[in-house]
Amino acid sequence: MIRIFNSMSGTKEDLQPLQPGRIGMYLCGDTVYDLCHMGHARSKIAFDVVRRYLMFSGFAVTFVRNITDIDDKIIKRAAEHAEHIDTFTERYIGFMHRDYDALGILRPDHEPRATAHVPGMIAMTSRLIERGYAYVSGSGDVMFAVRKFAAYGALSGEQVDELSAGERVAVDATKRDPLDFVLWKMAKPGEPAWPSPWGAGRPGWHIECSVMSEALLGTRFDIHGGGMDLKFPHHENEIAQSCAASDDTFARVWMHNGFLNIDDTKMSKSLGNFDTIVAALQRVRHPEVIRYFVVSSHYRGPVNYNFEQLTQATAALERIYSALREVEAAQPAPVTRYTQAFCAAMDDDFNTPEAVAVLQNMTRDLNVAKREGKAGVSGQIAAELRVLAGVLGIAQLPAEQWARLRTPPVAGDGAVAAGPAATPSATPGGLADAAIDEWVATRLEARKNKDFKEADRIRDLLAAHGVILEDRPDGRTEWRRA
RNA sequence: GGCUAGGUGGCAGAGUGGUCAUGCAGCGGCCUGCAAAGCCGUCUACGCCGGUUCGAUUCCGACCCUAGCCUCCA
Repeated sequence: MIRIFNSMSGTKEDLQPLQPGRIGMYLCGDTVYDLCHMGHARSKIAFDVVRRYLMFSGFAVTFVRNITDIDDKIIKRAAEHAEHIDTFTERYIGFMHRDYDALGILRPDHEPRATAHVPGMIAMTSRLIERGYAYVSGSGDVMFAVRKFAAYGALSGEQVDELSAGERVAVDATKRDPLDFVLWKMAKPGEPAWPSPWGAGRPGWHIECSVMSEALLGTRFDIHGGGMDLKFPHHENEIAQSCAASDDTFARVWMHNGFLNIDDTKMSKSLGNFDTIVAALQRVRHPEVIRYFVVSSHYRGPVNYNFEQLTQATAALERIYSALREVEAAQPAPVTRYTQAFCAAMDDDFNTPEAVAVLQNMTRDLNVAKREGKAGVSGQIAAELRVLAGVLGIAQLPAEQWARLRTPPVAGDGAVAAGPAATPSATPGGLADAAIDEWVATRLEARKNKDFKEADRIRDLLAAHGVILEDRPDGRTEWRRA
């Protein structure tokens, strides 16, 4: 039984699918006005793992992740680029797909775009007005009347009165209440707009998710996810809109991932301490390193991102790949204690750090089996290790391929926060694989002749080029890049 | 001010009322021509103060500190 921490109740609950064997899941996607950064990556990877594990557990998962392709920032950026808003968003959606694909994040089953659901947003807004939950303000915008929705604040634990008391922003005089939020926004001249009963305008941000989730998953579904920062007010507002419009229960379980900080500070463009996914990818020898780093901590907690973390993740993943080398793959046993332990960890609110520990224990047992020459056992462990690691999206490369990948050099002080990514190796090719193979063959000859001085010279020479040799008991020599 | 997460060994990071997390780094040993990898062992961990208990890092209370949200935000 899978237990999930439900932000709504504040406790772990057994996952009870609305329909047997099926899970409907909605994740708040990105507003496409800039490159995705590591914070986005953390959230997307976290829920990608949730999705993969649900599938691994036998559920048919319908995974929906929206794209917000109309928004103030988008309008502003497109104007700055002197680009039509459609081609602008299309471009950034392309970047987003490129980056998420690189990280091995499975594409959603549905990826609705806000601009394709405007009629639905108008319909829901109309319904909310009819039902007395919304009104047209003095400025012509349509507002949701928060105080009409009695359950407001249930998710975040915020009290409506306390919120009002703490209001720090200049209150829009046209709102009846400071907490009211916009459902439909009147267009200014030159802005993209859709016709509506209230005049030409565009939807507010919160209504988008209410409408798109309903369109694809219905008025109630199993899991709704997103970053901690969306809990309030975005998700609170979604609940208010959807429940007020449908009288249904909306999302059953609310999941929120913790933040990714850089050097213990929130990423922020103004501080310049953010890292885009493309930049991060240039710092690691393979995208799996980033995934390993992400799953090494629990999705709900904060995680601190820096170069040291990536280095540790690389070394830890290296250990697994090292064990996976030179093993004859076999069929894994149906269910072993490894899978049981892995699932026990994952069943407990997707405890990936503990699941990773299981993988590392398997690695140790695999090494022991190899050392003892038990080919059958090692092949079986390796196969099972591959399957379980696949749920986390790591250790899926051929081990030899991993061994030959290059790790980019550390840039400057190794800080990950500042500026552009490390330039890919200054010596672009370094030593080519074929050249290394030749040196290794030459050295092997020297070793055969007991010319250890020459053998060591070659080994040192290769080491200087970041190539590490490993002499095997059977006389062969394997090499890998550091 | 309100709300929400946290404070674990050199680093990262799980977890538990009383035998081991796990990885990285260090140290010792085995293995190796020497290495590397690996295996074995090792390194006074649980913010502070009280309380409950035979026993608390784990439960309860107070306190200190950190981060996030309350305005767009994964």
